[in-house]
Amino acid sequence: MSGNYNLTEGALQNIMRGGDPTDPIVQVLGTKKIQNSSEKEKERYRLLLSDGKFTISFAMISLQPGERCIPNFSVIVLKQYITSVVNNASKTEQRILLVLEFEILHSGETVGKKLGTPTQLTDADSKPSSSSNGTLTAKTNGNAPSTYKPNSSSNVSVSDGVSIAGQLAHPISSLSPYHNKWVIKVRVGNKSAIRTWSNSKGEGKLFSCDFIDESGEIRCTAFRDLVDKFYEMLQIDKVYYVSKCQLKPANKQFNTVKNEYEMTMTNETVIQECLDADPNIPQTKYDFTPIDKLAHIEVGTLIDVIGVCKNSSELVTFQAKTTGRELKKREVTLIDQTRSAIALTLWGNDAESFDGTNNPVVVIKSAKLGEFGGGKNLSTIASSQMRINPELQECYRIRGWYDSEGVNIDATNISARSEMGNFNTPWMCFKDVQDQSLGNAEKGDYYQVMGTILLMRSENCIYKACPSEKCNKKIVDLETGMYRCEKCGTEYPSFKYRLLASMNVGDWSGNQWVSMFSNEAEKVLGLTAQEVGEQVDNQSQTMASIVDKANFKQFVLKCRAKMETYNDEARLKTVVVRVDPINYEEYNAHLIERIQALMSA
DNA sequence: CCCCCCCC
Repeated sequence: MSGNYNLTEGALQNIMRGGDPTDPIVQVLGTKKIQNSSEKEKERYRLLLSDGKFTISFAMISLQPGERCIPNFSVIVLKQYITSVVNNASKTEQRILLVLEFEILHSGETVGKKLGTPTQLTDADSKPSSSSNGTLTAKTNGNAPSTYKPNSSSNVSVSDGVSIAGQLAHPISSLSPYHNKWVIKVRVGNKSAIRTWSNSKGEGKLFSCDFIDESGEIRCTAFRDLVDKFYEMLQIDKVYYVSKCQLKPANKQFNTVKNEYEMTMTNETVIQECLDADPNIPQTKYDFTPIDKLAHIEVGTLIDVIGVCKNSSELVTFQAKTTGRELKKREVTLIDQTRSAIALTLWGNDAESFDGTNNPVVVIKSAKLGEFGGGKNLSTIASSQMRINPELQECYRIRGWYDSEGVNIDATNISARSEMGNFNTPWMCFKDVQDQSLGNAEKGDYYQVMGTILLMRSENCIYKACPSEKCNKKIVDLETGMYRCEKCGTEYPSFKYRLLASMNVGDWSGNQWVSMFSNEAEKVLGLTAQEVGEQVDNQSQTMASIVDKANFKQFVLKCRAKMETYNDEARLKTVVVRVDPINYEEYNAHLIERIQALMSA
């Protein structure tokens, strides 16, 4: 008897007839691994299950690689399952039970034997009884049932133009290249833009989309004329019946959708919208990474991110250096509850259509993590999916946080550049620089030094520059009230002042001539370039008296040193890329380290 | 059958 273990007698027959009992308790009598052709994420097992009255062998379960299958005689409860009709080798239809979630109630060891005397469920036993021929259910357990009204014919063909809507759907997880008679009922979670290609094998266009159902997800790609046929029809978030696509092993290099297969539309492919959209079919699943964590994740990783648009740039158009293609981008700064911000670069359509007014919540599925100048950034790629203010729990939460708090905070920007990854700039003294013959690296050598300004030159320290934002080129005063920039080839009615300072900096070991541009020179002088220019112009100060105040000030200087040949003479050119006040704690730590190194030498 | 994803 199965008595003590409370097997749900008759449950398997009920399920195979399309019924939907809650938490049925069954016993595992045997397991067999299903051989598969490709390396894959999940391992599939065929199960022999008993409910104490009947046994079925058409049950399947997917497990993580290496996960041990359920031991024989275990008593388990089926928390989530789905049934599906598949074609077997003899081309007849067979209903199978897919176990999606279970719990072991009693270990196989404890039970130790087959419970009761179950008999094999026959085909006749599993056919729906005449009283239940109206509606079949195929669903996960526990939620409101999703019902499907089967077609009048129980053996529906999908190849002859007959409607495929309303059929009992197969789960995505049951699809494989080995049978092609299936219909899936899926939501479109993502749809790419139409892309064209041209290479030695030919040219064409394509788009791809990701289908989702309760059992999993799969990518589907359409080429050439099938793009025209299906691109407009398939819309993100809508539900469709899909059949007759070709399956092949997924190319994991480019496809991050969690399925060992991907599929391609063919001329036989039939897609029909499902109008009584089923809320149980899931939406795109997100696995959001908080922004502060992105600082420590490997570059190149695909990331799901949610953030409030703190600000966004204008649309920028430029030519790609390598391909010559015209590119469009827009920079967006995202901020989240970790009080961190990151730059997100949108490309193409995403960039064009983006509107940052009113600080929308931005959700990106599969953004690519990048790095620039020591800071991290995110970038959309072809398979990224952006949503603005989506109806998600996380979206409401971050909206509330931003409106009440985030709007006012000064976030840590993990995209902040430090010219060269600030963190690892080695401390040196000028004698080290000399001894180590620095400056031969392609991009120059970087170091930081605690230095004293010994002499700042007043000659040619300030100049009138092109007023356009990016251009700092010296401008020609046409003496007509207009100024001409040779670089931009434009005449402007105004100019801006810029500093280009040359100074001799010393430390305990030596000295070095260095140059610095406006941003750094302003910190040294304690005046903006504009203020310097005006004071000299209105003669309230001379340039000499302004630079004199800089002498003998001390700073931490981050320097880039590079050997350059000048009139056949090699000399070390040093640019101060960053000026900071002295952080004594950090500088002392460096000195202590240096002393200890000397003592142990 | 694509699979480049760009720039500072």
